[in-house]
Amino acid sequence: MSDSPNDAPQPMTIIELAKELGMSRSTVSRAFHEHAVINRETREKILKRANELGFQPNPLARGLITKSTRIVGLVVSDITNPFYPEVMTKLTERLQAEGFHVMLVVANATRSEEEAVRVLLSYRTDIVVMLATTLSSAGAAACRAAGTPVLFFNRYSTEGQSHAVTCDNELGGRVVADCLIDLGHRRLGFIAGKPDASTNVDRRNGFLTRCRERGIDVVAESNGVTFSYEAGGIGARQLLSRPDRPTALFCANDILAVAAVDVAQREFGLKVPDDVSVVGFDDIGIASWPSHALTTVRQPIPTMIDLTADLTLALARGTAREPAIIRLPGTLIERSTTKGPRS
Amino acid sequence: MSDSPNDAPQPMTIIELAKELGMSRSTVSRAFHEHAVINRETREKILKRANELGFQPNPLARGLITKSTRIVGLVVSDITNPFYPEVMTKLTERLQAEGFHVMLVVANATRSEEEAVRVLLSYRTDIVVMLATTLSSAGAAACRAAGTPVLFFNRYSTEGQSHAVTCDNELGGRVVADCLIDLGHRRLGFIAGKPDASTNVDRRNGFLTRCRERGIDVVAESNGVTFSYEAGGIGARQLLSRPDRPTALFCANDILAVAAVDVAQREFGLKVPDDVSVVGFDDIGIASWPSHALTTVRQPIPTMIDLTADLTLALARGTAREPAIIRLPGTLIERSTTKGPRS
DNA sequence: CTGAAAGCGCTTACAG
DNA sequence: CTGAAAGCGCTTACAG
Repeated sequence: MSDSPNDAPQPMTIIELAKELGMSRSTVSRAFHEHAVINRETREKILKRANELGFQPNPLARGLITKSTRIVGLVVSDITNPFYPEVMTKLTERLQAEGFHVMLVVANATRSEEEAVRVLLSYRTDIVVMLATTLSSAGAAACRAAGTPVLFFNRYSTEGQSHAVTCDNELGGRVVADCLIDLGHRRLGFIAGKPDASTNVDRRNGFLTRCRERGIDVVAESNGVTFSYEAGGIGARQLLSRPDRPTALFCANDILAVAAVDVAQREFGLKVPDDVSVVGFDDIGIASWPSHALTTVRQPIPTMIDLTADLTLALARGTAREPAIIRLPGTLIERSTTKGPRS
Repeated sequence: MSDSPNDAPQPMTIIELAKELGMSRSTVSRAFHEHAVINRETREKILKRANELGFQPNPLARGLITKSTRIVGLVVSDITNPFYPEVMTKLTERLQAEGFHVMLVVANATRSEEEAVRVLLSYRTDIVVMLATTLSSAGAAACRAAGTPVLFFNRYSTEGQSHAVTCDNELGGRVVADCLIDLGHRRLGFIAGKPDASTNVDRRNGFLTRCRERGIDVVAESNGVTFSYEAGGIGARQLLSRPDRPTALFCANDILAVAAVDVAQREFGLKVPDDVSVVGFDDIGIASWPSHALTTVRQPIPTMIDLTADLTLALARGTAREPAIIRLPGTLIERSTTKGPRS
């Protein structure tokens, strides 16, 4: 048997530290609070000794009484997209630096987003931030009922009652439409990702709307399933085997786009971009690799993360303003998978 | 101002629920504990009402008294490797299913692994599991001092006092050496990743040792920095520009290998595998994409995750056996980047 | 500026 | 099988 929770040495408590210092535990406690009234020297003495003895206030006990756990709940679901890990870690780093910590919970088929939120709520997290899950808002509703603020990343709530920071996906879709049409393309295709993901929905909407506005309505669509490489291949096969084959494909994200390029070249013997142009979305690291050189829309990830961290902190501290959806524009990055059509 | 922590509706407490039911809070409390002695019907009645009212025992209060928070600390650092996200989410899912939850903390330049562990310790997590960080063991030492069990994933402690589950990286390196030598290669190269990562160290050792055993000592090495695509390119340039250019490259992971292939083809005009063979390690999703078709060593990720979850649970519950390092063999997957040398 | 005391929401011997 | 009471490690009015 290795160490069990029972035979573990008990960490020092504030009582012991107080005894050590010959002070009351009230005084010692105050030393750990920025705004508490306490003599300068007393505080210093306490902090010094605490440090020597390795004492750290127990955040559980503190949270019990202050009703603030300084923990932020992070719910995550589909993370096939390589930029979520980056978001998770960067966001966590920022929050850590401010003395907050994150409890991670993943929603999936067996544990719904709502259940995921429920455990977070039971832990009394100060706030929950949701990373791009589906559009369902049961989780958000549960938070609202509990009075816990919610923040959406890369998605927004349908009710618009919550804060959100996201790339302007609709605008991104429009920009891609303009790019392709300006290049001379007239038969366009859209390869869908997860159908109910707001990223998918908005990118598609922007794209289709703009096409219509410019008088192009020959737009073929694939049935979306997920954002995976396999799904991209399936979508590409659907569109490329049509008699009126599109000359340009807009894919709901980069992974799908890479798969589409592979299928076009290997299965249909098409040259990219000569026979068919392909555009992705996100600008993940892979997109810039010479072997892919994908034209795509870059999300302003660093800015998005910063804003998310700022908002999270404000919300957790109760100093946030009215709920708002912050939409940041993406940037079209033209690489080697786009070009005018043959003819 | 939106909801602040202060104006939030207070969640129901056990006292209120007890009052509701006309019972003592002791009895109500017992209903929530598997092994507590309590009348069957009483328990059912309590659980039913609790469910109706949405009552959930406050885990903070519970943790304060039981000394068991049911939270597992997860420390993560370099996550450029695409399989870490998978590990994080899958592991979290398993733990969730068993009623445990994970607190995520990231170690980096500004927050050392030891500091990261310290915050976990302050939250009294039942266990901390470390995802492939560097070899430093300051964090593990801090845990041991606090009596908190530690589990390493894809790395092991130099002192061998902790549990660990990892791919047999050394064996993997040997297997690659055998494969390449059997193919007829005699001038080999190793492209290093993060120098002090145990994955890097072990893969290299296995590779070099096996080469030496088989009488091949013409092995060139690049200076490693990280496991990134850029680093792979730099390493490849180092090795491929040597006068005695290696005919086969073993890269410490798949990302490096993809970069090496790109550099070989684009910058040196070499054909892969005709002019130079390239082998990676991990078998990340990208490796199997037709556009890369990388020969690599597949880590048994699902098994590794399952074992890690089992061990984590056992450790958290204090039912684990003696510390042991579990090393799982990988599988060589031969795809299109390996072949015998020209000559 | 400091201390004694009450209390946060639970669990668990101890009686009954 | 159930209840009254003590206590987990803190914070924070309230006095002094």
